[in-house]
Amino acid sequence: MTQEFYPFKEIETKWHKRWEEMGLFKMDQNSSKKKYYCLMMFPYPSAALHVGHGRNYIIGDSVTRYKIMRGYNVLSPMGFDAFGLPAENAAIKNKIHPEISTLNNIKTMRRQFDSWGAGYDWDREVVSCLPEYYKWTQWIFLQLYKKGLAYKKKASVNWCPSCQTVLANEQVIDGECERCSSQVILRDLEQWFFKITEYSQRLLDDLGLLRDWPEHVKLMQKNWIGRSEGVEIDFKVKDSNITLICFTTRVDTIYGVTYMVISNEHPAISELIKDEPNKKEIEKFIGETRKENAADRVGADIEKKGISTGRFVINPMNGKAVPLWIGNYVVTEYGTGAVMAVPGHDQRDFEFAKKYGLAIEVVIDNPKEHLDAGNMKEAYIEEGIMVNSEKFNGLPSLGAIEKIADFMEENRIGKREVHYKLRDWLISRQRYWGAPIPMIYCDKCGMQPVDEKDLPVLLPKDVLFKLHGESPLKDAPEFVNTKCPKCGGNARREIDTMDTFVDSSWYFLRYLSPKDDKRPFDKELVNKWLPIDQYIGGVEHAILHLLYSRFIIKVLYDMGYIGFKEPFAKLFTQGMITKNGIKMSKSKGNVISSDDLIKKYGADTVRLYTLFISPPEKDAEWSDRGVEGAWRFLNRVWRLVKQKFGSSSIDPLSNHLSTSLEAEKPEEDVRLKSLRQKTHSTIKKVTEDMEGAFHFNTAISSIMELVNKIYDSTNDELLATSDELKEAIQTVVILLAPFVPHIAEEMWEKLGNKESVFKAEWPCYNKDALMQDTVELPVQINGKLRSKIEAPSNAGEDEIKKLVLEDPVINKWIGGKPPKKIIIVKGKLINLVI
RNA sequence: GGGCGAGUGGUGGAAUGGCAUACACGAUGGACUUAAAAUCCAUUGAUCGCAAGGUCGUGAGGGUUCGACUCCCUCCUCGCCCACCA
Repeated sequence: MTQEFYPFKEIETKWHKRWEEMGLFKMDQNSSKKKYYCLMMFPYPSAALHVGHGRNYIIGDSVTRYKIMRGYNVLSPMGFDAFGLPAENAAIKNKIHPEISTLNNIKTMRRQFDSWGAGYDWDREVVSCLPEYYKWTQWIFLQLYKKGLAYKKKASVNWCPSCQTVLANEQVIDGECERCSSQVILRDLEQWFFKITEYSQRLLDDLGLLRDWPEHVKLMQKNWIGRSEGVEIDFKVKDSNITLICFTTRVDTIYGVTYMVISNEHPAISELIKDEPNKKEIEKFIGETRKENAADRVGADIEKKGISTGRFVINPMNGKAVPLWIGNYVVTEYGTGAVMAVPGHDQRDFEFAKKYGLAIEVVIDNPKEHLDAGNMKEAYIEEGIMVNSEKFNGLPSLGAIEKIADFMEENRIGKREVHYKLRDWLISRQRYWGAPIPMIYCDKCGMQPVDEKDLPVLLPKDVLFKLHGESPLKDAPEFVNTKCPKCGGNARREIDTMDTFVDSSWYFLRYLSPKDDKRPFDKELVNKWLPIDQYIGGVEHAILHLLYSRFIIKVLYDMGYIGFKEPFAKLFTQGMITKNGIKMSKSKGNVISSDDLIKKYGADTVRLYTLFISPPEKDAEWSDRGVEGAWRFLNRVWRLVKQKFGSSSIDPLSNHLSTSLEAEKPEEDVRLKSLRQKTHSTIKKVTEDMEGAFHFNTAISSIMELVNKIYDSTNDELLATSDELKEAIQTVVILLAPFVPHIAEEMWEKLGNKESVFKAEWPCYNKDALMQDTVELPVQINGKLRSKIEAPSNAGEDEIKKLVLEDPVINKWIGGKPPKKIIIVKGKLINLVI
């Protein structure tokens, strides 16, 4: 046996060059082939990539190459989500300008993509931190501003007092700053928002169009949008002309209201308590609980607290006056910030009522077990029968919801409303490394948008990176000082920059015309190429990035700039790669460097193992041993090709597989048939896996089976020289090409082919070739496997039944008695019921 | 607290009503070798048996079915997302 390992270094260098020369990944604008837009989420440029990152690009590249082989005109571009906090933080710490470190990282990443063999149309590269790109991000902002979808208001934001900066939600871990672990507080600041809430219903409805998205991702978006139907009810405040509106999904519990709670930030508070003797105490309570809101926001479990306002509100259904409280458990931003409290039928109200000795009443009785308000351990939140509810008594509570809502609307004490959990998208950041928001403040004319022809608003390079709670742009006078676009007088620029999610919400449009300096995107091309046929990325973007992109696309659609409503037709979310059960990260010290591995085993081994490790949508644990297995397999295939064809000149097989069925040989050997059958069932399996759920792991294992079969066959004289064997080897090479492109190309060449394997036609399986002369049928008795029989594959049911009943082993089992029933399943399995 | 997903050999996993454990890793034995590595061959769920073969076995318990890893109900464990949303 030869000791030679396949020379991956040579092969990789050779074919990278060849692919470059032949423009394998260049999309052909004039091609008549069917288009296929395959897109990987563009990455944030970070220095060292590990095998976990690699998985994303290896999956995407395998799909791209497969589609090229299937004859599509494939667009597979790549770019970089290059603005963002890490680069700016590094600038403060290491005194490197974010632009320098970012562009350096991009260079490293391009090299790494190359080393994986991941091919892209690099002429279309998009880098979001370059003015050629962010000019158009600013343009998008202006379109939203024009449409009234971008607005400024005061909002509470996460603030780290020690770093002196605003933090993104993702940077707040359990109420603490991710970097310095100090307690995050909320601060009220003027912020820019996009009015995504105006699109809540459409974002929800159009999830129905996304038939090729994973169900769980759609569900996450649905829950995030959080639609709920209910009724807004007017409660008059006693002895005043104030009316408080509260929202409820459970109007059936209206007669059980024993108090009302409003949020500690409710706008009516100052008016409500202005004459209250307790005013000082209430204000103190509000101050204290507002501080806690920050911790509350990040999910900490906070004790319910409240204070009475001394006021009463009137229940419009029965005229009863109930006390009005301020509580820390009412979410200001949701509904109306006021809640009708029904302690009998809401667990939160129940806990609050118990704590403060407020009344508990039962208005919905449990049909199984009579409820007693004095003895309840928890609220009864299920459906039931209405009691203590005047004319609605005796109705089932579910039906009563509609009846009471009708009644309220007729009597104008309430109206049906739909509320959403979705909040407007806060897009401004008090940070340097982002696209400047193109707005100008003039003392005379007020707030003015930058004229489109003056874009881009360039980010100044020479800025002092210091933390003082406001955008570093504030200290760049040449940036701040400008002229008013309306009156020409002195004015100031907006110093906040945009959230990087704005950059990434439209980049996939730019790939079609990345160098166009007249328009953000080419309408005609974009309409031709989108929606994206396959989008691939991490599930961590299941909500934010995907929702924001869907929103921006809908806005552009409404403005007539594009002709499609959803950007991503098909979505695939891959799992992470773990080591020792946890996500790879530098700080955990469990990173497997992909550079080192590629140096040792070559790119194809790393690719094969990464794809083989588990189904790609699942998390997978990395194993160094497993990599060796992949390496061994590739060498096994390599030797096979070299031994058979590598020596000197051989007869190249035709490009099309010799299904060799036309000439029905009368006495064909079963061994030949069996080998051909295996070849074709492998083609079938791999093709189905690639067209369906991307189960690369089972596709690869079926190729391994075929390789094992070929090895067995080489010991058989008849098979060793047969066309069937050549066909099998050729099939292995071509089926492996999307997964391990370099070695596949080299072997394809060794098989005598002049052209790249990616110009070859993907094999078709032949149904006749899948058939065998005889089949082995398992025989069950009462569902338990007992024996097997041989039967001709074209045997009818009666013939099979006869064979079964004549079989001596089966007769032994059934003791000669005829079975009650014989079930033959799809001609593949027999079950005798006795 | 709510929602979703998962639980199969020593390990990663395969099978979505029909032969449980494909494929691979690891392990054991053998061939080759002065030796090692590499390679090739064999065995590898548990258990009883000299063997033929039997019995048990997919987190636990129940159900539907001729037949259940797969469908239904109850429970346990783990993972992810959301989290005081009225």
